[in-house]
Formats: sequence, C-alpha cells, structure tokens
Amino acid sequence: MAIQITFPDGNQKSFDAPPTGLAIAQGISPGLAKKAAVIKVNGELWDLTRPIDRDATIAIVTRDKPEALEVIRHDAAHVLAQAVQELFPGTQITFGPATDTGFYYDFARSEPFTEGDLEAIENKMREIVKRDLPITREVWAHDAAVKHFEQAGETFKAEWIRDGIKADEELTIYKQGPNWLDMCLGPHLPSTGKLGTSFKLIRVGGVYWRGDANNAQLQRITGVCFANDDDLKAYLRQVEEAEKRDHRKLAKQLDLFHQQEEAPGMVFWHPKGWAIWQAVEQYVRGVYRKSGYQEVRGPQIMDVSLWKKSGHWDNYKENMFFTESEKRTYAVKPMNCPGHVQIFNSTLHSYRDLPIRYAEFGGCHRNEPSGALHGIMRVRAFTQDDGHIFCTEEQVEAEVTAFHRQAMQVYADFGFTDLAVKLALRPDKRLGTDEAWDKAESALRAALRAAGVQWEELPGEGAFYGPKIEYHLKDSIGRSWQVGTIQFDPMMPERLDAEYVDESSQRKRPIMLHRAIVGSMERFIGILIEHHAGALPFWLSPVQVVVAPIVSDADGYAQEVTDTLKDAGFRVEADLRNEKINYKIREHALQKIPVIAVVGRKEAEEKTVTLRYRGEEQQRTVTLAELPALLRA
RNA sequence: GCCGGGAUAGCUCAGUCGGUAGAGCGACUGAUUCGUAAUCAGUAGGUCGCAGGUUCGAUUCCUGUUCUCGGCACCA
Repeated sequence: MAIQITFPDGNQKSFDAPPTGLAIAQGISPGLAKKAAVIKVNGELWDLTRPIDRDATIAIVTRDKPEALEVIRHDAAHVLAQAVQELFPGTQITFGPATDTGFYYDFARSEPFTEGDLEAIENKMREIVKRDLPITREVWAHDAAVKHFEQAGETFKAEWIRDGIKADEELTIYKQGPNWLDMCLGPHLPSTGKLGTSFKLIRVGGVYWRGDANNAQLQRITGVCFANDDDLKAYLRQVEEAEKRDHRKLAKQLDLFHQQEEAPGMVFWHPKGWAIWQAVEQYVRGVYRKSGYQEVRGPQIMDVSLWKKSGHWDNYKENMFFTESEKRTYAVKPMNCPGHVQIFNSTLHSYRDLPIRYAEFGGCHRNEPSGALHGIMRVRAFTQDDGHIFCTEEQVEAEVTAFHRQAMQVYADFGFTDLAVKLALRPDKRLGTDEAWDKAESALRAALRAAGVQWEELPGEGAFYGPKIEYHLKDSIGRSWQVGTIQFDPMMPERLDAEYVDESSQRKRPIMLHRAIVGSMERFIGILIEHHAGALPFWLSPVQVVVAPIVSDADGYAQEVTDTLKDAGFRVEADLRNEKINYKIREHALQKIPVIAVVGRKEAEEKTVTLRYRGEEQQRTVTLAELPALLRA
C-alpha cells in the first residue's frame, strides 16, 4: 500500500512503505535531517523515527522552532531521570514535563538530594547526551506496562498507569538506549545526542505526589534548557537582573520597610516606604470618589457569632486570629464584607438607592501558613482597597464592566499593561444551589464579554460564596500574583440578612459584589517596587527631589529651595552634609531619587537650580520661580 | 503546614578541622569648601538567632525551637 506524503509547499510524494520523518528529511537534504527535531504529521507532532503509516500532510520541525523547544525540554527531563537513576539506584521516577523555561522531574527517594548532587547529576546528563543513545517509541499493553513497573519497583509509575490511564487508551513507552525506559506520550528526539548541552540544573525542592498534600513527598529537580547556548546565557543573565529587583532587597537598600521575628508576616513601614503607601492610598481614594464610592470604616474585631453566621468560621477558622475578653470570643477580621453589610443593614434601603457602593482601606489579618509568607507579597496583616457594591441582579453586568474599565485604568496609571484576567468558577466546597452558580458565572462572563477582554477560566477556583474575576500581575522572577478582583456574591446578603424594598414594596436580597483593584496594598507596593526596579515614577517616589549644595556657602539658598518645594507640596530633602558633590550625586543616584537639584554659588546668586534627572547625565538650569510648575508637569 | 537550605557588626559577606571573631561599605569624630556617580585620617561597634545537651572549654558538634530562603500545598 502506497503512502501519500504532502509537503508544506503542496508537493506530493508517494512511498512504497511507511517512511520515517528522518528518511523524508534525509531525502530533502542531509542538512535538514541534521537540524530536524520532530515532524508534524497531519498537525500532530511525531517522532522522527516513527514510521508514517498513513497518507499525511507533513512538515519537518527544526530545532530552532518553538514547537521543537518543548520537545527538547521534555527530552532533557527524561535524560535527567535516567541520569538520576544511574547515579542513585533505587530512586523511583514519577513524572517530568517541559516547562516555560526548561523542565523538571519528580523523584521518590528517601535521601534528600543536595545542591552538590545537582552538579554530579548534570555531569551524568552530559555524559548520556554524549553517548547519543537512540530514543525509540513502543506501544505496550496496559497490563504489561503495569507489570513491568511493578516488577521494577516503580510503584508510583505503576499506580499512575493503573489509575490514570484507561485500559483501552494507547500506552506508549519510550526507551533511551537498551536499558532505560519511561512511559510517556512523546514525541521525543531521535537520540539523546540531539538534546545538546544548553541546559542547567538550577534547584531541588519538595513536592507532593499528584499535587496533594495528603500524599507522599517527592523531590523535584528543576532545570532550564534552551535550543542553544546563547539563549541559555541570555536567560541566566535575565534571571540575575531580575533578582536585583527583589522587593525585599530593594526595601533594605532604599530603607522602605522591614520585617522581624516578633511579627512574622507583618510589615514595619519606614518613613520612605510609608510615603509610597500614602501616595498610592491618596490616588486610590481619588478613584473611590470618582467612581461613586462612599468611604466607611468597620471595627477590627467582631464577635465570633457573626463569622459563624457569614460562613467564614466554617471555611476558614484555621486561618483566622481570635481574641477573648470577658468570656466572649472575637475574631480579628479576615475580610471587610461582614462589616460593610452591618453598615448597609443599619437603615432600610429602597431599590432607588441601589447600587450602594462602600469602600474601605480595610486592614485584615489572616493566619496564613508559615510556608506561604513571602516578603510583603504574602503577609498575615494587610490592607485591602476593598469595596462592596449592593445592587440588583440587573445592575450586576454594568457594575462589573465599569469596574473592569476602572481597574485597567488604574493599572495603566501605575505603569502596568500586562495583566492576566481570570475567571474562577465554582469550587467543590461551596454555598448555594447549582442554579445560583450558573446564574452568577454567566453574569460575570457576560460582563467580561461586554468589556471586550480575553480571559482564562479556572474551574474550581472560585470563593465559597461565589465566582470571581481575578487580575494577575507578575513579579520580577515571573511569579504571578493576584492584585484586583471582583466577586459575585448572592450568599452573604442572605446569610447576614441584607435587604432592600423593591418597586412593589417587596423585601428583596441585593446581590453583593466584592471588589478590589490594587488588592492588598502591601502586595501591590511590592510589585510596584519590583516592576520599577525601585526607580518609582516621580509621583510615587518617597523623596522626589534632593537639593544638594556644592559648597557650604550655598547651604542657606539650598534650604530656601527646599522650603519652596516643600510649600509647593513636594517630598523634598536638603543634603547639607559636608561632602563633595560627586559623593552626593552618587549616593542619591543609588537611592534612585528622580530629581537632584544642585546649587552652587552661581545658582545662589542667580536664584536658579541645576537639575539632574534620574538616568540622565545631561543637566538643566532653571529659575527657582519656574521650578514647581516644571516638576508638576 | 510539608521537604530541603540558611541565620556571624547597621548592610554585604569571610572565618573558626572545638580554645569566645575579621574585611569592605555604612555610622561617629577631626581635617578638607572641593561644579555632577565614592576626599583623607582616626574611633566605636558583635552573648556568632534562641534554649538545652556533649565537653575542661561550644559561635563551631548534637537535639529542640523561632525566623528566613527555595520548592510544594494553601491563598475568603
């Protein structure tokens, strides 16, 4: 039976027997065969060594293509697994995919891997690459595979196949050389030599089998891998640069805040850090005002009975802080919504009043697991730019759409344009009926559609009381953090008896929308610091201008300039120390001050200042009179 | 919370195969008045995270504990 192969340019060729991708590439040119990584067969990636047993449209994928990179990385995971098993017999293999920057493999071994082991493993990997072992694909019967892995003592792999793969599903085994194999979907490169050497093991860490904390603890070895050395080097340099932006490091250098043992997961804001906070808060307060919110304030602790009623106690008591007085137990508030409902409930509302929007810079405490804490990105005491909208079902879509627009504007004002929007859907543990969830989820979808955004859906990730839209930003090393959110909640009004009177004098439950734009002030400021590498825009800088006299004769004038700017509302400091101007410039440049105003005898006589802007060496002399307006622009 | 690493001067870090510690920067003092990224000299500064144990002796070895870092789980 002849096999008809169609090439990307439309040409066709007939083969008497099923050809392999490698043979086809070889037929075109030896150079192509050398560069080839995999072959696309009817849109599916296949191994180059796999015979093409049907008529197909094909395309050779060379190693410089993004699709090939994923295969290369996946191969690296397998080479890692083989290296580990050769060096540490008795170690079990489990699972090891490609990632965005490389690969990892999870192993079961009673002894921990050390950083030192990584070097030995990496060397073994390079040796396996050098051996250039052929990688071959085989289709096995389900029970044969289970039996093989059980006999080999690979209990995790056997369990995986037994529970995770249906008996009638095609099960493929990939062999690397004669003695090593793993179950895998593939595809793979034709031999280990094709992997190349542009990889590096970067860390080892603990993970749970199948991602479940009740399961066994495995060890994950993670590596980075690229198609060539230049890409690898560029990536490693980028990581190094990113680490310099770490908000914890910059906070020390710029004296923004500190944390200490007596208050784990909490923040001591220093004057400069608090100045940033104030700038952010004032800005957000302006947004509240413009978008129809009334600012309120609820108590920090409330009787535990309220939290039982709201459902928080059932769902989160392990993560709440409690305090006691005169035989009553109070919960330190982990959320602001129950407080806002109390304010809403203090009077009877007409449908004409809706939507009612309350806002609060609400301080919350949550007893987060110790391992989750991370600088000021994940803390136990934080402040939300929280808001709650009480509205009718009909008003939801307009409110959500308006919120979305506002939120995107806020992010843009802070310098963020790369946001990921996600829709978190009903979790397993939840309140309310399926019909209510259907309604809630489709309301949020409709609003997102109306706003014209792309979003990703996260099944099972919603809050226990309702679905939510989430806005995510990345930190300096690519970790994603949630900032804003808007959540649809029909449950809280029900549980806490919120109601309004409709057109026909009937009492009804409003819908409650929980929303935050910056989310946690702490986290948002952390991301801001990293995003701007500490060089915050002028309006957010803790010290906007430093006035630096060159000689002490100019000290008086420098003070005059400082006072003028202070009166004009700027955050300004005078540096009257007896140091050379070079020294002062260097220091304030390192402190990432946006504007250094240098004044010498000349400026003092002429009532001018010479400005040096951050990142620029070019200077500019302006009169003191025009300075405030210039800085404001 | 789980697995692994770490904690030494204000900061960054070195060091002690068990005999109570050192550098650079910073701080302080003095001199220097110097026009755009480090002026010179001097001085002070540490229960080596905390608590036990082993030892003649522990910052070093052991155990526990707290915090922290990386990973996972969690994140209303």
